[in-house]
Amino acid sequence: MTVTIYDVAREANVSMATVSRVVNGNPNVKPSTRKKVLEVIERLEYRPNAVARGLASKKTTTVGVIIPDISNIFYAELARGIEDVATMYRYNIILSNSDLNEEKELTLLDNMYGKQVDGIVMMTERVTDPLADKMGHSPVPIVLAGSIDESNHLPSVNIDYTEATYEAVKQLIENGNERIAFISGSFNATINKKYKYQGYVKALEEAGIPIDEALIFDDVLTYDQGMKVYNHVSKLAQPATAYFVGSDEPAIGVIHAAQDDEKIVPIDIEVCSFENSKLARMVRPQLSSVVLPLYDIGAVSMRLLTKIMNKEDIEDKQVMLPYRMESRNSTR
Amino acid sequence: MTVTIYDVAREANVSMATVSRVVNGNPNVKPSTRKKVLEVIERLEYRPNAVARGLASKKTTTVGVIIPDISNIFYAELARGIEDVATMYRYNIILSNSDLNEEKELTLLDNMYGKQVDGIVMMTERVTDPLADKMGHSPVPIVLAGSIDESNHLPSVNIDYTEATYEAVKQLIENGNERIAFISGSFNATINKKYKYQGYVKALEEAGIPIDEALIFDDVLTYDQGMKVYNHVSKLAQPATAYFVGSDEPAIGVIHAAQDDEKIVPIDIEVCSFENSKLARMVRPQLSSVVLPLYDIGAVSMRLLTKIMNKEDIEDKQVMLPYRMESRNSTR
DNA sequence: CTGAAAGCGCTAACAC
DNA sequence: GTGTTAGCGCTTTCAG
Repeated sequence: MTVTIYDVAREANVSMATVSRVVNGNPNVKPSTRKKVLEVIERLEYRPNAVARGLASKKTTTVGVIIPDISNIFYAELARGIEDVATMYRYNIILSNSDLNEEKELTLLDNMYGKQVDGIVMMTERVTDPLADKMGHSPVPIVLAGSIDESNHLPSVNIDYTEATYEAVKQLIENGNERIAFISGSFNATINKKYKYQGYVKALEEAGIPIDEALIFDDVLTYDQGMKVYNHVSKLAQPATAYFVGSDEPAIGVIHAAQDDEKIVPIDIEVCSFENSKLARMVRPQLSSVVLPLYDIGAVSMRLLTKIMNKEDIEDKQVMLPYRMESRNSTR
Repeated sequence: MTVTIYDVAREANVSMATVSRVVNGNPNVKPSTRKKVLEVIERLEYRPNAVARGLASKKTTTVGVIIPDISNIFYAELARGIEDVATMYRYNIILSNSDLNEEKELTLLDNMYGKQVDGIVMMTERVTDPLADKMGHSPVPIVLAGSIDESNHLPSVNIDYTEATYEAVKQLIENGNERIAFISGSFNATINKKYKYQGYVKALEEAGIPIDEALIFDDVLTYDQGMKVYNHVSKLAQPATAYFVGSDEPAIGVIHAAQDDEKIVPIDIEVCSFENSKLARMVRPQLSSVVLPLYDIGAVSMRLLTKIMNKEDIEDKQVMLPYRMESRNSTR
């Protein structure tokens, strides 16, 4: 039925080995026989079977990608970065959603191992012990994208979340705010709980502003949740005048809730986000945000993975990408 | 190094065949030997090699997914639908972005064939002849998701784009609008050029409103492009009073441009979109939109594919999903 | 219920 | 430059 390397060999009066050589671009083939083989390949429409190749060579030229949820722009942007450089290096991507569920992450890793991927790029909120253990015993290299492994054993690509947050909050303080709410994603996430939060605390302490637990919220991920938090905070005896929000969607929720509350952003209320997806430009006023370069984090992670799979020497396996602040009109 | 089925067989004092049987849940194994084998598998941490399995069985339990661009929420939503039911049926997904480039689509198909995927779900703007040809000669089943194959040879999952557009435009007409702009994505896309446009024409003709080319725009995909189109149309001698926009992003651009123009939406200007992503609720006023059930289209496509791969009888290979209108505050 | 053996289609020494 | 020959790790008849 399907034409195999053997069929090509027979038709071209050469051995399988020679066909294999021309298919794989091995230079040790006389131009004339290469030509002959190529012709037969064309005529028979021969297409190498990647599975057989994978079994024989122990390389599948596919890498696994485990992310929380592809339908979230946040992660989709990362995925695109990964995919683009994967394509560049001729790798295919097996994509799986973990929904931030540790059980699922563990299963997916096993699944990827079973599929004999050549490497894995993973994004997760927290590298728990079971995860660290399974990844530590991985048969293939793994790179963490935008994720922190506190033991620092795994290669990873991140930005300095603490500094970025510190700078953003400091700016809010310099603008005259003393009541600054910290609206975060899940505190189960290492990045939120230990890094961004620390930056927030550092900025406030430096300015001599006391930390008020009443202004700190975690698990705020959606537009609606952002609105809800604003509506709660605005009714406090001492409401916040500025909001540092962990991502764009809830930040927009905060802005709209503030506007519904007859407040003018950024005059009465300032809002700063931490993401800068294309949503940031699609609100009025446009959203000021720390730029989290998701696409780049994905791309660099994949690039790092190719190097490791290729057994190249890596100077530093914990890559820190630069970040910047995009000041638009939701802050003064 | 890695433990194989052979190692397990030896340790358990059975044959490879028996191990294979227990791994694959074949009932023809005595409970006691099954138990014994399972223990060894556990002890040795045996993990079946999917590549070897794929070569021997000619089934890889992975399906290819070709979509235009995963970083676009529109397609990401679709991808999630596909992935969810793929997972449900134990398939993995190889995900590739085509960027709507025919050349790339052709290459990706070949690539997928080579990887021996068991099936393919594809979304594309237009099934060109070369594409139809290559898909027609596919070694594995293919399902088109949210894409039209005009020859109707390929299984596909869609909604009735023409009727949906017709109804939406008709509503705009009933609201008293006579100057209704048709802001579309690329006219290279069959769905836009032949289906949605036809619905627009039908609604206008039925109402005796002449078609005005000056109100028809294609290739409008982004927020900025939406703004630009509004700014152009609003300066016409007879500007539009209503906009039917092909997707959410440019629809929001139109709304914001209208607001910058001191117009009140939906009093002075009505805007209706065709997508209903979560963006629709994140603008003020919230966006009225035809609901394009991307997630469902993805899920149903994948489900259909599993049936075909499974050689089940399919009543109808051209599935039409229901749609509905979500009336919010950008229309009256 | 279990085992033996023949591949699946290809790569990778190793000879010549 | 080219051919021969083992496998890669598993499934799948076919016997028994």
